[in-house]
Amino acid sequence: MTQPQTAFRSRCSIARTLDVLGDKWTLLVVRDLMWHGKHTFQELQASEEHIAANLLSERLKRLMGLGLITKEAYQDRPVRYRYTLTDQGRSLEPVLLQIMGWGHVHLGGGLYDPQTGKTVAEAGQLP
Amino acid sequence: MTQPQTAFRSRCSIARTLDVLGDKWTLLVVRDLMWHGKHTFQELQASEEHIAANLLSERLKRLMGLGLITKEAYQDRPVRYRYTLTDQGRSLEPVLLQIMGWGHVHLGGGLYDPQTGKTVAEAGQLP
DNA sequence: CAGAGTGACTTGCAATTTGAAAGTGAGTCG
DNA sequence: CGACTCACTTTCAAATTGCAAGTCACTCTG
Repeated sequence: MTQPQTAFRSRCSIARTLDVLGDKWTLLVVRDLMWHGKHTFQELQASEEHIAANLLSERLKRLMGLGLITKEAYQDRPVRYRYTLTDQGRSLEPVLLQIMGWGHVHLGGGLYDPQTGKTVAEAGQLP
Repeated sequence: MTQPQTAFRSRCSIARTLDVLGDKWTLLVVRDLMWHGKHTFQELQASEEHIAANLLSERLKRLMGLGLITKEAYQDRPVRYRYTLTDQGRSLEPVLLQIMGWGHVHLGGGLYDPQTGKTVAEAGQLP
């Protein structure tokens, strides 16, 4: 426990961020927590992209380990859990926005507006 | 050539970007091409993080397929190749900067300044 | 109170991807 | 010729992913 559980590949901030968030699912979980009001395991699993339960479970654990989200029981009997972004987790918003902007322009994906909560545009095809 | 070879998981721009760039290596290749003057296979492979040759080869192919980089022979006899970012590839700079900024603040990685070409800071340890 | 249902996971296992190392081929140099 | 360089490709074991099914605690319905 003395050393950080994460041994980074290098001192490059980009490499470190990719070590930790660089896969196809993690940032989608963050997206759902950040913008789409999904907070339970079930809600997160039911997202459009359909993450498998084992992967969601593992990703949530990792995000907790990083201090980006917290888990709390919001009711007993039966116990139900809610996952929430910490301030650290919320600090990923500009990263998400930048990635979304790029994907919108270059891959024709939708553009979500956090202000209105609406997807503003779903552009056409490739560049 | 009419349809992209990529079938995206969803229409979400973030999901699409992750479909295409969401792994531990692709953006590091882009980083090296963008900022660190690495343009040959060898130079890219020799980076601090030591990407395996097969993965580098595959990533370069994918980036070419996406139109983010080009490959040209810059000499014959012996033929040697140079990889270069296209305008589309260069448009990833703000994404990279945002990721770097986050990794600097939250994971203690270095902060590279494209203006001066220097790494401005290499902060301490974890959050 | 038995049986069905729900939420939150975990387990098992096949398929895919990664990582390390060795191999290939064109060409140069001594 | 033999050694060396660059740019890959091949091989193969290990790790990760994806899908389905199973578990556990608890509630709700007849």
